[in-house]
Amino acid sequence: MLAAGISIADEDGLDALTMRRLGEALGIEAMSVYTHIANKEDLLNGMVDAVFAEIELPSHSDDWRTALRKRSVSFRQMLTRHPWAVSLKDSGTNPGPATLRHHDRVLGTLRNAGFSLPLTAHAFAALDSYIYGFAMQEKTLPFTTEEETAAMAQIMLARLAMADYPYLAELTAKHVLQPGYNFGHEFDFGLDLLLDGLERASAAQAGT
Amino acid sequence: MLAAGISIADEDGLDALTMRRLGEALGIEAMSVYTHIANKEDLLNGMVDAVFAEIELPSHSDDWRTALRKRSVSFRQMLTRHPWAVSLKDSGTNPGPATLRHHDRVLGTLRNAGFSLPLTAHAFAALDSYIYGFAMQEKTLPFTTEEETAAMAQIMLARLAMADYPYLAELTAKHVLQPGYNFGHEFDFGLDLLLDGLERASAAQAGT
DNA sequence: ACCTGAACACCGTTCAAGT
DNA sequence: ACCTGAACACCGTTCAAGT
Repeated sequence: MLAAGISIADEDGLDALTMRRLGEALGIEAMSVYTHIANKEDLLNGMVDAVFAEIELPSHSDDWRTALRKRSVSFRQMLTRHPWAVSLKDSGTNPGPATLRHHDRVLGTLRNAGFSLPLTAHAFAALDSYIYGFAMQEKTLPFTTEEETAAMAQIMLARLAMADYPYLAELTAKHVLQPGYNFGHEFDFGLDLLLDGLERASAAQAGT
Repeated sequence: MLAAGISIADEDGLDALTMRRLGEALGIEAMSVYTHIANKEDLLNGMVDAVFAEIELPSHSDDWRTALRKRSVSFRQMLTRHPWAVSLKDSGTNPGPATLRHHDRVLGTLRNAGFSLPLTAHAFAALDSYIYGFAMQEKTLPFTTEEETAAMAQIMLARLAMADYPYLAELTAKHVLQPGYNFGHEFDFGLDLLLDGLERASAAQAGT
């Protein structure tokens, strides 16, 4: 049921996930779906919680930084596999058990590493904002492979009117169009910036 | 036209913005809207660009950090005023002139401060990911005022089954429920973390 | 050039009816 | 308990028709 919904959303996008299509995928006559779920919102909530369960939980045996780095990378990978989860997060769902468990483990990792409650709240908000925001930007991009990127950048560059947007033109021509460019690589930079900052804040707090 | 659409989305949400409702707001007979716009996607693109124009551009007279801090705060304020803009960003629009101008000025601020092209790309991706992600989290929260926060936290705490999610329960009881808590305040912490990191990265680069 | 009204192909959801 | 089919109140959009 949830798995069928997830498959449709993965393959053809959230718009393709209609109750009629879901019924079809289940070999069921469309409106019978309501025997199993209360309504569509219910279904979407369940799907979000299901993919949250795919995220690697922070390990107890790693130090906090390693543990949170791994789960953050895993979190982003999940959102890349299931881009629709980014859109759903934003339409205010209430969290299911896998989501709560995930959050609890992240908080626990910080608390056990000696983070104060306020600093734990800061760290949690900063990391998850960054991860969601990055996934959203990535999802918006009209390309994924390097070939597509190059093709798209060429088009944008032509349309860009260099005189009006000189810095955008420069970045596109001299950076985005260079071989090996991949927006996804930007993820690590910002993540490490945040982790560096948290490490520093944690050390400052310990010294008080 | 755009203004009418923005008003409706601001007041009653993106779902309330139907072509029929927009026609009504314009004193026009619904389907006549198509005389002015090609289709709904067109309208939404225009609305996003219109609110982008509300963001304070980085000032030429400030140093890069001050300039980008101001525009980042202004960016978030815009997304708080127009939460629907977060949802629309995520459905892959192609940027209008105000958006391009904004991006160009941010890039220019970094380049003129001596940031290399790769570091400029890093900084841009990190800041905008964080701002969008934060706005998305804020938008998802089912409360805004402190009274609503307290009421909601009480309910969640009761439902939370302390034993299953001890750290979530702790954070809710001893931090979120404390007087003066406001999720919006978390924004500055993460923003400064990123700006600190960028300052350090910029200095390291200059020393090479 | 701008507006109108009826229509079309879709949605999510309800409900009486069947097994 | 599970499924069905017809129906309802909505969408965005098209199109022939008016001014």
